[in-house]
Amino acid sequence: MLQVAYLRDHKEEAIAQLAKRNIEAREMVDNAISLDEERRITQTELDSIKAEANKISKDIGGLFKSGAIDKANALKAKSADLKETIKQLENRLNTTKQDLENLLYKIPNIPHELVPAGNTEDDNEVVFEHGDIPKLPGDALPHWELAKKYDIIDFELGNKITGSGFPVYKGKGAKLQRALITYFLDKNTEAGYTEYQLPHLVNEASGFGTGQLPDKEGQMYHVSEDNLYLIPTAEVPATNIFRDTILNETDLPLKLTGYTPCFRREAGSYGAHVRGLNRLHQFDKVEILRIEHPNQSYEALKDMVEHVKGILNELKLPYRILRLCGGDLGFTSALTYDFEVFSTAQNRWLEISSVSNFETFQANRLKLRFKNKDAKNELCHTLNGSSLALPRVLAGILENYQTEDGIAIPEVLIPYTGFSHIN
RNA sequence: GGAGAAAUGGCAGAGUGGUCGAAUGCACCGGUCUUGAAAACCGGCGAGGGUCACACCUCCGGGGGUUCGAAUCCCUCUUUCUCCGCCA
Repeated sequence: MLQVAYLRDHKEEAIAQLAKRNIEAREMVDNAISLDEERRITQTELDSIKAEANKISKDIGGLFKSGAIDKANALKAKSADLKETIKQLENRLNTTKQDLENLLYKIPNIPHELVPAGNTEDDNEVVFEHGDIPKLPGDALPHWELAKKYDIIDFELGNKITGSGFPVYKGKGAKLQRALITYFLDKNTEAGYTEYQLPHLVNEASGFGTGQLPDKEGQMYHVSEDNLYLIPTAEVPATNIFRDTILNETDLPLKLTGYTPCFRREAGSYGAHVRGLNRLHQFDKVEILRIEHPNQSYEALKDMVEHVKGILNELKLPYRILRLCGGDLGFTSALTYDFEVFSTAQNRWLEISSVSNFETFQANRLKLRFKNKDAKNELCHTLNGSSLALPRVLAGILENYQTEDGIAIPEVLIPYTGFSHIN
């Protein structure tokens, strides 16, 4: 959620930057500013009437004590009038506040100046490429066929137990999965991220805190009996650790990592592009998250990108990094870098990580602040990224490491798997 | 799941209808003293809104109510603790 004060002070700039998302924001911004003004006027009026009412109540107390009952009763009548006015003003104030908030929920984050204009993923900017695309034998198979051939992932069994999009990993497949999780977590903790194990269900307030609610409600599985939501990403529980928090400046930066399964309804997405591991309802992901001082956050973003690069270099997977264009940029993000690994057998790029700086957008809604040098509370910047999403990394490994007689295991993973081939 | 108790500032802990945003202690920050530190003493020390700055308003787990006036009374929800039951 953007800050109204910012919109007021940087109106034209905000509108111009939002245009990169192909949004004509002028009307919304104008409305927000005028609703805020109305809010302040009403608030001031209400405050002064309340001040008067408070004073009267105190006077009544004094009059009762000194025995001036008649005078006290006369004041009571006056107080009743004020109460009526207070009620009306409060209603008006609440409506205005609600309108303002609803409007602010609809305005996405202001893109960073580096964000290229553009409509679709085709307009994303490739900023880095690494690794040669391996020459595979002519009969190279996509990962879902390899998974079947070597009996390491059973999609049909998942259908039986739950439904489509809930694969069953078994044998060396399960072990490889566990090895990847441990390897990622180890890399992250080595880089100074503190490991967390987080709840996989969150309450409504947490959903609002990170912006999944109210708009993207349909993305999450909802347990209505207890009004809880299955997490679509560890970002939700991890970021909500800091809801309603005031940190000391010296606490910054905070670096967290955690592994969780992720649950996404993905309603309406079916077809060739979602085969195999490409898109699932349940998948595993290791997340990194940072809480940063505002003037450090872009340095931190760079650092996170380098960190993810380091992991992919070690895994020796061909990948590229994209700077997302305005049209593809997530609602809450100011600047996002996507990592894609090349799926050789499918001949397409698969997104395996997304690293974003949200600046104060999340922090504002979360009320996550730090006390600055002037002892004033200031909003923190939040950043997060995947390091990494498991299924597509797994798909990348299976496809790119396939040989005539099986699948090789990337060298860095062998200490974790305990085997060097799947065959 | 059943019965009972509780929820107050960073922590501990007073406060049961009026001048209480809230005693006191600890922690923390600044100062005096000291070669330095500790101790002692003095001062400061929650958040949000609002203002150029004050004033002022709101907040004692959340929501609602009674009252001229609520941390204090009533209703409700949530959470925690104790006991019982169940259980990995």
